[in-house]
Amino acid sequence: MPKIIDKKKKAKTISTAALKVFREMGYHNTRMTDIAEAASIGKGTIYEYFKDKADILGFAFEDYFNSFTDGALQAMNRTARPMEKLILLVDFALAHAAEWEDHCSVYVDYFGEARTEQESRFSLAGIYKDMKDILTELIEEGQTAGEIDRGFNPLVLAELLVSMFDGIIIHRVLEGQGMDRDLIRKSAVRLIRRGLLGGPIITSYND
Amino acid sequence: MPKIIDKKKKAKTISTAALKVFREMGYHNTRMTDIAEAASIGKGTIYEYFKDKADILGFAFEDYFNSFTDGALQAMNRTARPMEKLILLVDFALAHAAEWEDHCSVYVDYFGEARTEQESRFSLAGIYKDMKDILTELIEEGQTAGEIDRGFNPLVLAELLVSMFDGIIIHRVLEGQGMDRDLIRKSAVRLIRRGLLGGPIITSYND
Amino acid sequence: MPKIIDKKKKAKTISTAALKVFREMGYHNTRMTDIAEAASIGKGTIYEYFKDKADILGFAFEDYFNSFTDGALQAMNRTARPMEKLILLVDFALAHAAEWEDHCSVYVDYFGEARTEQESRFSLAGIYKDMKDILTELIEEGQTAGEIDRGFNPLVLAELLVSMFDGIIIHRVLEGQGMDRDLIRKSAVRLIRRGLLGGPIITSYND
Amino acid sequence: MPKIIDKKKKAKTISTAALKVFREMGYHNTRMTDIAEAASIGKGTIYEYFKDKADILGFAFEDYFNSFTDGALQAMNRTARPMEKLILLVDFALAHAAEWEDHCSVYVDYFGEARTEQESRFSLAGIYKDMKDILTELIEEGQTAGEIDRGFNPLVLAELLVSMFDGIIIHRVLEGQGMDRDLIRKSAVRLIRRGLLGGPIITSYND
DNA sequence: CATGAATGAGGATTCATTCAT
DNA sequence: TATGAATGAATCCTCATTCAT
Repeated sequence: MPKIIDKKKKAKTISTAALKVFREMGYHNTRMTDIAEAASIGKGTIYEYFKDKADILGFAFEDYFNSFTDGALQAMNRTARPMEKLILLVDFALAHAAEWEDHCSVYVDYFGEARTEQESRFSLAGIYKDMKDILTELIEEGQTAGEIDRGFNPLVLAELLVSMFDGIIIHRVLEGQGMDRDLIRKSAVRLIRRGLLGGPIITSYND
Repeated sequence: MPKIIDKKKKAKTISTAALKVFREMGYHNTRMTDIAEAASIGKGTIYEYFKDKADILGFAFEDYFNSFTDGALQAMNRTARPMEKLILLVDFALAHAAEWEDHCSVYVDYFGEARTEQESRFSLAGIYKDMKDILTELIEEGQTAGEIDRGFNPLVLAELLVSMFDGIIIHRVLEGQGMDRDLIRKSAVRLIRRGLLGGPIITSYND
Repeated sequence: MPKIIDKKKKAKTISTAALKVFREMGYHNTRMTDIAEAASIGKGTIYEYFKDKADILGFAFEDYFNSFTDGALQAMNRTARPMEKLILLVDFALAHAAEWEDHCSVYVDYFGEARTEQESRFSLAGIYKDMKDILTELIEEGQTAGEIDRGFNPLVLAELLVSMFDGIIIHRVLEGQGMDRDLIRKSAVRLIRRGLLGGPIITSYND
Repeated sequence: MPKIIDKKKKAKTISTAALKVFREMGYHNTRMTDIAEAASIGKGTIYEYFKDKADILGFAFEDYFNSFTDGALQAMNRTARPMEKLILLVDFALAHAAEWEDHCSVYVDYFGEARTEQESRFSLAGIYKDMKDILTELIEEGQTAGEIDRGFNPLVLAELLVSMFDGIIIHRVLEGQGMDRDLIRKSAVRLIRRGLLGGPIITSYND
């Protein structure tokens, strides 16, 4: 059984090294040789642990998504009030993105592959489905509890929040370096917290 | 007397055809032959109008960004009140995305190239700079006018809004098909409108 | 009939322009477009006057070889003494090379094609045959007249002289620019004149 | 434990096979596939050993020039008398050309590339510089020793001899097949030996 | 297990040549 | 006659993947 553990461990070492290269050169510009070099192994060895190049990318993001899901659930357990759960979720999501910088930088590439690949290797649809299900339920609870404006369609709002979150992640890649990560987080929380509260919207336009 | 050809026009025809293929197969999986076939021209003809594959992508997005910038400025001219300008902007941005579906579907690929390519062909940085400058100014005006909560850092909020917008665009590619575009738009506007208004935020957590 | 004269004239204009480009970029690196540009005509027009690219090269050298043959015969007519004929020939050959610099610079390319092409377009063999026939006869006369050492095999010496001449031409391309053309000519004549004179060769080696 | 390969050796095998093809079809008409077939390897394997097609040509001639330089120096060591050194040099040069027939046949192509290529891969200039330096010194010694006519400019004569030698090499490609190589060599040596000796040149022309 | 030499399918790109205008 | 837009055959080169060692 230790063999299997070792296998997993080495696979992770490789995919971590690969991710670093992906980040620097982009997934499509990275050659298997680059990955082998970065991982200080032979080119052929990669194929002992991965089916192909896409497999490495997929494997690398398994951890990312697992850690995200786990952390999200944990964060939500810290309070019983739906609105606060939501805020903690956002809070966690952004902290998580900061922790997994390499992955976030490659997120566009992963996204692109998810859109393109036939095989079910890239499972974004499923993951977002889960996230949105949780959010939808949370929002409905929040609306029942009177903490969230009933004017929002829970499904739509969930989609919006997920999109927003992904937008933030992807944007940090381009230029986020110069901006304090914490400021973004605070602004997002403030926007969401206040935006979701009930009360009339005074406006001369029809939305 | 040789055939006289509107070079600009034909280039656009080609890039439009190309974009359709990019959308279906992804930029990296598209072969020059696919583009030629889609445009009903010979493979070599492409190179009469474009330097290489990346050039087609770049050219296609020039129009996209120009039309966006033009439309955004127009939208803002429809009112004098900063807050409403902002709302009209969001409104327009999402309508624009609906109109330019092919481009939005390929946006991840463009994003990926922008991150990777050395040459200045992909100019996202500059475009976002402009967008954020406009937003920042708008937010500051809104704050002066008392329409936007002074608790927000204008720069950070601008970054947040741009990210949010891009997130929505990119997400529509994956699954937005099943969701009413207008609903997303309304939710976003509602969230922003209410979220930016002043007044105390009541919370038991520190953000 | 003036049409035909014009045709020839324009063909020459084109091939002259082409040769200039060949000289700068090498025959194989030159594109038909380059030639068209250099001749200030359309790409398609070239094919009104030439079958293909190789045809231009061939045509350009027709003149070169004709002018050489004509000049050589003329030079030889200036004296009756075989040895002096030979010297005048060498003299003329090098002067001719100076006059036809563009052609000489492209001579290696022509040589290469002559070696390679199946079609009889490149006729070096025939031209050298003529030159060597003339030289052989001349040498034999010289030997009969006692002006040239009888130790030389006339055919072999002819071959040697032709080779020598071509070697000088080709070498000017690489670095002859820095060396006085006239000095080379004088040295060659001196070497040949003295080298061909009879008398014993004193040596301790067997050649 | 992977296969261990003598990279240098295999590179030589490939370039030798390539040279044979170059000789038959000409450098420019040879496709990478032809080389691969001739070497009985896959097309891609070539690129494990060479940067590109030109690199193969360059590599092949390294050996050629090295062997020439080595042999030339050795030949000169066989005697102390400058004039005899010169003769031995000519002698060796022509014997060397006979030994390296494949290279000589491709020499025009190499020459053409040397004239054209930007990169310093083709170094004819440097090689000729060395050869001419040696010859120049030798000629000067010969003149001091009274073995070579002081009427010759050493630099110019060196250039002339090198040109002559290259002319002979290149010409063998076209038609030398039919002529006894040894006869050419003897004629050349006779011409040079006698041509360089001092004494008045009797002539009615001014050279 | 590990390796990297070998491979060839695959794709981008070039450019001589054609031909409609 | 002159042109240059259109073409696709031709070819170089890349690189994921295999497999003998």
